[in-house]
Amino acid sequence: MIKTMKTKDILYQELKQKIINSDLEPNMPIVEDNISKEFGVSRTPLREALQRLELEDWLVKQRNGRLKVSPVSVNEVKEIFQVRSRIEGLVATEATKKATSKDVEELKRITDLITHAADTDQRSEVVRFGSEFHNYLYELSEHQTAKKLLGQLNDHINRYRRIGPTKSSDRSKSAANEHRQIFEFFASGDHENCGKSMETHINNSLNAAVNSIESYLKLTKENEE
Amino acid sequence: MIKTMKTKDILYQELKQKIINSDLEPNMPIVEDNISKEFGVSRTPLREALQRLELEDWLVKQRNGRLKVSPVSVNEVKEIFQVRSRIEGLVATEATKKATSKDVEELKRITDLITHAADTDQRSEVVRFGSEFHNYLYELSEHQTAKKLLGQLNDHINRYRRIGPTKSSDRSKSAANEHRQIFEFFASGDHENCGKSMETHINNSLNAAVNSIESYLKLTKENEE
DNA sequence: TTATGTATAATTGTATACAATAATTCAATT
DNA sequence: AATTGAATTATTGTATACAATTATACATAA
Repeated sequence: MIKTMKTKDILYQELKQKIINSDLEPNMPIVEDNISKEFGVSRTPLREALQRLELEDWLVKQRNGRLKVSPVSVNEVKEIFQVRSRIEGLVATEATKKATSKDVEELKRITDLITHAADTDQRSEVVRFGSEFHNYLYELSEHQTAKKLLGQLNDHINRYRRIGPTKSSDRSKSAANEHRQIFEFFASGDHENCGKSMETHINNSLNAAVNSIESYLKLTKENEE
Repeated sequence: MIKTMKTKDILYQELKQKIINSDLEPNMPIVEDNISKEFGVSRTPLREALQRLELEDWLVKQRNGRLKVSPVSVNEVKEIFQVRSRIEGLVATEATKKATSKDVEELKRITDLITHAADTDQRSEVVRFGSEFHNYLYELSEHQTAKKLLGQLNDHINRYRRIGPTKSSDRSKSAANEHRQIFEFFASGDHENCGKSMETHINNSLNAAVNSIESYLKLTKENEE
């Protein structure tokens, strides 16, 4: 069963991905005519895609009414992480309340995968299974409001992760430990501390993103002068 | 300096207000042609307003592509309060960190107004100054991401407050005490407990909204059969 | 009666045309 | 050269026209 996607949804996805990948760089001007010709569509569905991107803070409208790709800033990434931290805490708490023994089993499996990947220095695998860990809690929590929010916040965080040429410090080992810690509280049904440790975990992961954005801002500033 | 509002923004505001006021009731179908004629505008800006309302969960698109006003549910209002609780906690914490003696003075003034209103049974004034209390912390926190989110969550909560014929139990006295408690932590610079007590305060206020929605759902169900 | 198919109408999705606004160019003036 | 202002161009905002999809009404067959 295939749900045919409307033009505006395709445009939304494509453009968002381009922004996340820095194919469309911060502050780059967005002109409707150009993009509509580029994609071979009319301005009507494009404008709807652009409006959504604007509402979700991927684009900003300037005083003259023209759109540009949102700038990046240390302050913004900090804010995003702060909010994400709280919502992830909520989700972890609620997920713990709903957990069955089957869920504990499954999350243990994922936790072990993270640990193993960290032990064997497979950093991309740590990231991959880390996402799986978080997503499992999202689903288990059945918290639609939080899920929607986290989806958007994580997309923005991914942009910050990819922006600029960064060899971030390796947080694999500590991240693995933190996931283990979260899991322990989860398994014991201690929803309060599960949420707490999740909050801490997210706050700890902020630094990598901040370093990334700071080196990027430094570079662009150099190029400006 | 007046910023001329575009048609879509006016439509967005008007329609959202109608939904909040239950002038447009839950599950009511939305037909573009009807509304565009009603407002005397073309479908183009209307569709952009409707899309925004959809993205912000005021409208939902059904499988057949038609829009309707979002239904209300106990589960949803609980979710909204849970998320709001966490974000308000974050904001209260951050605001405390930035507070000057001037801010403490001002928030004390508002707190006293709440207390006095509660003591003299002026319930609507308790609500009014209560909002002022929260808004003061929003501004002080300077947390754009959180402010935007709270704006949307509070709008939805206001819809739940107004829906259905409810004589909610009077929480004025306890709410006043809770604000006093939050203020005390704020004034002493204890940002951790300020956030904590704010979270608790929001969670306590959930019941009123739940009662409101439950009586509404009961009524509509009766009318259906 | 119930189900099925088909024509019609209603509604949404997309493209295009036109209007309003903002930016740019460039001549005229100082 | 620097400044102003009108004419032109570029861009966004709105309205309308057309295409695609979905719902409805109704006739027909089982």
